[in-house]
Amino acid sequence: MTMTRRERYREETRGEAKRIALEQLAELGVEGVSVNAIAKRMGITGPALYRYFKNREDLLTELIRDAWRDLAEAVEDAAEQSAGRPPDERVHEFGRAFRDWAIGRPHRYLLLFGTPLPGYHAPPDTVALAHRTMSAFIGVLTAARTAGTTDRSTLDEQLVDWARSRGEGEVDPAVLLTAVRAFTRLHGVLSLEVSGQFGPMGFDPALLYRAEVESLLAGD
Amino acid sequence: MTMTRRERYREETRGEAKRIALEQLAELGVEGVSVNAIAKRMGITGPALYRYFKNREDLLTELIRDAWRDLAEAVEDAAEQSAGRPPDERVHEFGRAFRDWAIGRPHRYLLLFGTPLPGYHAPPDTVALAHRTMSAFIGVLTAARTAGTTDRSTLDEQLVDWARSRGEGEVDPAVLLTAVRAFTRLHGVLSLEVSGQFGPMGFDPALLYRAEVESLLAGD
DNA sequence: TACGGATGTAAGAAGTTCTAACACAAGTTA
DNA sequence: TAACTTGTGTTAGAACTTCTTACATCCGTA
Repeated sequence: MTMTRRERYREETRGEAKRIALEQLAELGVEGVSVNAIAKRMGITGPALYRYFKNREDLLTELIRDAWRDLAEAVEDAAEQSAGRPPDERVHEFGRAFRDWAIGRPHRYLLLFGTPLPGYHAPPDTVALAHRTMSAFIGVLTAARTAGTTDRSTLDEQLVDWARSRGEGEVDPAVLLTAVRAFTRLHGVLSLEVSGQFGPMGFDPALLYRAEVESLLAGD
Repeated sequence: MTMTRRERYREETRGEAKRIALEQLAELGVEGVSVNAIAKRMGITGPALYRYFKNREDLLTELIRDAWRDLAEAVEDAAEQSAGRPPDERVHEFGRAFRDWAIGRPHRYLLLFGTPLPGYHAPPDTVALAHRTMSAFIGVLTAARTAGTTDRSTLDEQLVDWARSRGEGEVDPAVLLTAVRAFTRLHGVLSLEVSGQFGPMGFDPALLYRAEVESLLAGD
């Protein structure tokens, strides 16, 4: 793990560029992330940055990778720290961690769950990174009360296949369905909130979010 | 409403520009919509298009306006055509119309519900246009079975205020909550599906969508 | 028919990403 | 220590972008 002098400097430079990119992302959105502008703020010329990132998309991919990792750590923390507590509380804790992360860094949340970048194709490792969050969710939900789902059929099979392929082991399809379903519900609220769609409606999205968490604990 | 020859020609030109913009949107995403490229494909020079649209953002706003209007018409159609049928069926029909619209034009759906444009602020009339869809939803849900919601408190008040301010009249807060809640759930599925987030999971999002529609008919 | 506004042009400023060619410094090896 | 390699920066420039300005021309309407 020992890095040479040069490697350390290189990582330092990449880090600085990414930090500035995140600021631009927050201020101007994804379109506003400019290689040239980042370089200028670092005190170097534009083309110099191409020594550190293959191109603009490569830099953005790095941002996405970091975001997935960051989110995974946040929810995994919540899952670990609530270990042993009642299942329902754990689900609440997970929901809270997820929401806090999203609301605290809306632009990064949108980078993951918003409109996909034009010709962007996620590298395999980011898919794996993304799965960590879902995996933590499944873990928390396993012990929670599982609602009696009416139709255990095609969807169930597909979900079990998916979980197996991701090394999740043999999980009850009902848990998987609940996980995916719950996740889309939480995302539904967060996505609209972070995009400002609730703005003109003038109510507190946190209450809606809470209602959703409670409804899925009540068993759908 | 009679238009002079010139006005007709003007509308024709604007329409052509918007059609090409939509193609670019579908192929290259929002970033790929280029005033210059549109002009080139129309056989005129770039600056000429500035006679028809104040700037690029103005053109995009027009696209958003059209999309809201189009979506509203789609769901209003579904609501009208199912008038008189059992409430549950009507909710299903609404859900189907909403989904069909989204899946049929993913890029336009993302234009409305995806990542908001950088410095973009929605003009008031688009907000009103957006509300038409929600209004149709509320209408369909009014007759459907209303789930017993546990907490009728702050959220209820806020929702009632909102409905009143939008000229929705006096609506049962429970219906409003169900409407907003249901909408966010449907959006949760559609948003992830249209963004391709379900891709690597290899299951049919339509089944998940259906499950969500059914769950909210079952009363949460 | 003659006028005036609507529609187009070319030129250019200020950006963008990204490549190519070159200079220099810093680390590695003979 | 000297020589070589590699990493890091530079400037120049191509090919784009949005958008403004100034000028020409067409065409509908009065």
